[in-house]
Amino acid sequence: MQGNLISIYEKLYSKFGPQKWWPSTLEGELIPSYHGQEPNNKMRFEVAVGAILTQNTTWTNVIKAIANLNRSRLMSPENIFLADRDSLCNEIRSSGYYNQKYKKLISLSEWWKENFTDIKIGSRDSSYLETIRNSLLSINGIGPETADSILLYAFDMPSFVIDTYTKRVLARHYGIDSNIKYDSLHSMFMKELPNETILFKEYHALFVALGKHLCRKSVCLENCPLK
DNA sequence: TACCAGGTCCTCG
DNA sequence: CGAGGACATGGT
Repeated sequence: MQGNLISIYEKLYSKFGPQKWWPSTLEGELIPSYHGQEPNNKMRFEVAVGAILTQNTTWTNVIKAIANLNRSRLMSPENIFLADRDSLCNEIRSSGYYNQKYKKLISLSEWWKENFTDIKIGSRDSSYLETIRNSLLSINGIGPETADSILLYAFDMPSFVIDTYTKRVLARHYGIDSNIKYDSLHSMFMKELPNETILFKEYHALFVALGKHLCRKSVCLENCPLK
């Protein structure tokens, strides 16, 4: 892949343009109440919640749950931790796997209450990043993709997010092993890309746009920019 | 109807 | 370790 990753990014960016993902977006549309705001701690928590709720589920199912949590005043680690189980499950029902995700949100909330105030938002120190990454990975329900999503989009730290789209696209067009381990692919991106948080945010979002619209699971459409 | 979606954990060989 | 299954809703 030597040197290819930047050229892939450029092709995707030319095709799709800036994706403007988290915080505060819905398929590129800014959530009105957040428009123009600098991210605050509440929004950062919401991003982390979204990262968990979107596991193996569509984002449209997730935003309903996020809206429910906001409306019910549950979008905080304190309130999630104290919430009645049935109520919380009901609010996140639309995101699927709600029994599992309930537990994950409780685990996240405990971690957040304990650790968030000490997090160095925007840090580019790689050994510090690795420490926080490992800490996130120790939370039950947070695997590598969710951990990297939280680091990148909630904490503004440069940790590249790999997902099934990333694997599929690189396997289909660049011959990488489709069974490659997450951390192996993650390391490749970390090694080959300049350490830029904005770049990582846009690049991952562009892979999602490509995988969702053109380079689909069953078929790769003719206008796929990597063909 | 059947398949798919911005994964992760558990179990078993 | 690696494969296989469970977890659940909503859209096409």
